[in-house]
Amino acid sequence: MTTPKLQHEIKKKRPFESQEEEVVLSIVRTNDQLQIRFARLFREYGLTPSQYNILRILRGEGIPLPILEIASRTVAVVPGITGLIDRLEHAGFVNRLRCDKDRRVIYVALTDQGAKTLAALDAPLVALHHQLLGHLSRPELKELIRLLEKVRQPLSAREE
Amino acid sequence: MTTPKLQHEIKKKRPFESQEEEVVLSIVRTNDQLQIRFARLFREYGLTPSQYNILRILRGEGIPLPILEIASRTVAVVPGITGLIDRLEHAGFVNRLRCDKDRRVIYVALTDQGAKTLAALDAPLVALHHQLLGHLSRPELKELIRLLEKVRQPLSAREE
DNA sequence: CGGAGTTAGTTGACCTATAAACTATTAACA
DNA sequence: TGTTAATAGTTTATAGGTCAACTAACTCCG
Repeated sequence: MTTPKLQHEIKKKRPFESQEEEVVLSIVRTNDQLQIRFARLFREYGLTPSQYNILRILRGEGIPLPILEIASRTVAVVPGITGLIDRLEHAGFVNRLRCDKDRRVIYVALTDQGAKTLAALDAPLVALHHQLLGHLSRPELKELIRLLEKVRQPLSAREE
Repeated sequence: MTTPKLQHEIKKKRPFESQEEEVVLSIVRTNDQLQIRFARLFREYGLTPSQYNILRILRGEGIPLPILEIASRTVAVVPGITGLIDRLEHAGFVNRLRCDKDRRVIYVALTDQGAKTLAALDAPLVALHHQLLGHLSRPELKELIRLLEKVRQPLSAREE
């Protein structure tokens, strides 16, 4: 049995405790490396991954959303959203609108500039996805999606 | 006031641009959900995931390591390590030792307290790994490892 | 020797994430 | 009606990650 490649990648001396451990580290490491590439692209457009994520949610819905509604669709925790929206607003990508019916609620709306920036990112993003994953076959992509879904299955029940 | 018209034009609630995009989101999501569980466990022992990671590297090697050597084995970037080591040192998990041969180099050594904390975490960690991934079969775990490795393959090469 | 470049590590500025405590508004109900 | 509970969102403190710029120490080479 040859030593696993990940073990070599991270210069790990001892073998993995279990295959479960190796899977977790594989996921973490793969995620980190992918994130680096996307963060780089987003930065060219003045956005961070978290900020892009929020803009995407707003575009996907098509209408302004309350802050807590946005929070519920991300992994981000509520207090983090405040600052995130602050910076997006300051940069001109979104507006805050107070709700008249319930004055506690604050809607967040995509601005034209926000929409334009998102649109400008569409093509480069598709290209980057292809660049990063184009070397996997369709069945491999499908199987990867299925396996990751299976990993998440018991998690999403209790967490999200 | 932004025009809601543009928002409607842009609104597209399509599922995914491509299978590549779905894979990326799957990885990100799975990683997030796993991280939450591990972070929770580490916190009970006064550690964050990044801090635990560094302690593990030190234990794995068995001898003190220079800061840059530690950095090279993590995704963390060099300046981030400084603060990480600061906090680990302040909490008594590691020591800094200046090298006599080359006075630029600073070795980081695991303390007894650090080693004990790591040891205390071993069993709970194995249990958590099993809890989180025990529902996948051995062949599934193996295939997941293989596919994630294939995803990373072109990345690690170009990432300096 | 001595200046140029290299390497090890730190600092500072900014962004994100977490938990806990807080303000303001609305709902519940006795 | 008035007190209390719940909800929406912000603030604060601490940790982490990123980049750019910096200091200190070492190496190369003329």
